[in-house]
Amino acid sequence: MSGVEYGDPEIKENMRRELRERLIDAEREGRPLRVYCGYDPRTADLHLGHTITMRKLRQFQEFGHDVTFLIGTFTSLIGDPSDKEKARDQLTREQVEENARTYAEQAFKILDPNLTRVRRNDEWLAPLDFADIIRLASNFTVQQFLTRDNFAKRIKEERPIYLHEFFYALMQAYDAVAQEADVQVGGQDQLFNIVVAGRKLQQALGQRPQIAIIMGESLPGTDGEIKMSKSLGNHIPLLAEPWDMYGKVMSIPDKAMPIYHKLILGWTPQQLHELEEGLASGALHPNEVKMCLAYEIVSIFHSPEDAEAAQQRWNEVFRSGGLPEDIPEEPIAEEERILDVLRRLNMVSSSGEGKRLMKQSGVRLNEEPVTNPAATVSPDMLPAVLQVGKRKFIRLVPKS
RNA sequence: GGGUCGGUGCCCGAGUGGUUAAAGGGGGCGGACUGUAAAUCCGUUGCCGUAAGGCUACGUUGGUUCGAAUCCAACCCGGCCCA
Repeated sequence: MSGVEYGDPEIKENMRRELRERLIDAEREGRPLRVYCGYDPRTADLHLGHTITMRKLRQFQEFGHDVTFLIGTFTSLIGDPSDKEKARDQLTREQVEENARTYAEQAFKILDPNLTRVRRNDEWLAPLDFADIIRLASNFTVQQFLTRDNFAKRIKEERPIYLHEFFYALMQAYDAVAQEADVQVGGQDQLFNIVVAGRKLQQALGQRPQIAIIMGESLPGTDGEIKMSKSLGNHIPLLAEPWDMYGKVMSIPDKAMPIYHKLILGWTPQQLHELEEGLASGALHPNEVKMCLAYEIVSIFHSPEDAEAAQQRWNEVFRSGGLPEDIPEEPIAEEERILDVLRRLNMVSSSGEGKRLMKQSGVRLNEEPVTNPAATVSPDMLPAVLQVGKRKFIRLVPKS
């Protein structure tokens, strides 16, 4: 039960007790517990925040339980309930398929592929007809739904709540029923869906209610403040390239380091205590600590070799102020405006931006700031390194 | 269905006829500094154009006006109240 928090000591105690009982019963029946956690494939990639529940699944896996990585394929086809922007660009079946496929791959950075059941909820949600849905819905009252924080808050703030949002909870509840789940793992935002909706529906349909494992802490994003989420743009994707991932970890504020150590590296309370002490006393250098953190994280999701390379490049680019080693090359055939080169190579998104950067000395050719928008490069000046800001480099070479 | 308030740039939000590409904040980007892309400070932040200038933009479509984000009409969408 480590890392678990319900915001209510009574629920926690009940869940602890039920889990114990369920383990005993399962043991007697000679079967493992059926454990699952659902992931929404609407956003194309999983990020570090998702790994918290995955690590919990992994624990169950290590104890020999039957773990399902559930992909919310059906849900994503319908669109986001709470966000109109997203509801508009609903995913096509192909996109969902593609996301679902890469999802499992990403998840296997944490989960054991041989012990993980990967399922999709369209298996059982798609066949339901309207009558089925009404029958399911009849197990709940509107008041029960309105107790949900998310809804209560929006009522108070006089913001819209769409009717179909209620059905989202219902669909998730049915996931538990369809799988006859013993245990469902989720984040804080899933408390209602798991504890209220899921358990109640299971009971109504004659099943034993699942035990909710609600992960107490969520991982802050790269801003260090708000929960990591793709839509806020503060996420670190599991699919990020080593160098990118390393840099993103380095960009978190110092104060977020302990929680990253705790939730991503799984450090013990004692290790964390030593970390905090060390930082407070000055015995540990924050920059060194963060580089180690970045190194470890890249090692987990890529490899120690990749981590090593990323770290080395980091040192080259930022600590010594020099150039990275593996700069992509671009041949130049004839005299061309630098502005046009930047645009052609997507180093800037518009020529307006390019000019702005030049004005601000953000564009350099061989270390020399280029401030004239009309400046050109010609093959006889090459090779030369074109740099935008601190981290975009391209080596221009004469076209042979 | 009726009443009423509202829909502004990536986000939040000011603006109620003209010097408004649109205050302010957030975010992003650049620079300085540093221990990193942390913190802080400064700058910048629609697109095209070497430039002059042009184009697009304040829910949608029309209209009034020399001139509209601002006024009018219809429509679409949301909140609240009433039915």
